[in-house]
Amino acid sequence: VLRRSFFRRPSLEVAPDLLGRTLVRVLPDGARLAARIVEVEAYREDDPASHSFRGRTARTEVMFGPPGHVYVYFTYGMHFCMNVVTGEEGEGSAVLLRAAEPIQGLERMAAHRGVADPRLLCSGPGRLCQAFGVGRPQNGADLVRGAELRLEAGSPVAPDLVVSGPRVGIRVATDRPWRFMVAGSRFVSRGPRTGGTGSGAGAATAPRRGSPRS
DNA sequence: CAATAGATGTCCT
DNA sequence: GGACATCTATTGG
Repeated sequence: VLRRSFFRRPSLEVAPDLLGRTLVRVLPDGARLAARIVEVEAYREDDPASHSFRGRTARTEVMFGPPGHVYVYFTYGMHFCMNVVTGEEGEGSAVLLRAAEPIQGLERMAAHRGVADPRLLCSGPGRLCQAFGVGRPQNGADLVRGAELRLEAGSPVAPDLVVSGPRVGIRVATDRPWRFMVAGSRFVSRGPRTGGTGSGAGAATAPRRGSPRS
């Protein structure tokens, strides 16, 4: 299990180091779920795209707390997203877990999600939370000493195999390439949506992907 | 495969 | 009242 010191670093340093690690969930009935993290995003207090940017509020309280805890928030009226709190206590930084490759408990994840395709179980922040049964009750859970959520060492991904790019779904600070993913993984989320206000100028900075299937 | 609209609750101006 | 660190179904190629 990763120690407290692992999380007590800047989010930009922790984020790529989380790739290849194993997220473990122990359900109320004792069942064990596990998945290999393949996509994350870093957020910082001096970052307009971060929930902590506008200061401490009831919602973001956990984000300013001690590192190694989980910050869960509710968004778009129906989805939860899960973050790992990083940095020193009092600092509003965290890493959003965006996608993972299922390893154990796939049937249980499928039941939570309502779909069977392994590639659709955890490929997105909302999907990951739904598959893992993570919601409001898990906000603030301790990944280091807690029983319901843990982060095991797994196998870190070599820097050569880490791809970075703009974060997904934000409208500010899009110039900061703080999204990190495992190159070529088929379990990453769909990525930035085209259209909207943009007019399609994202191709130049789009991250490289694995060989296309055709 | 790519693009679009719709659903839905909470936070903050 | 607007925006939101999203997902699904549906449409058209």
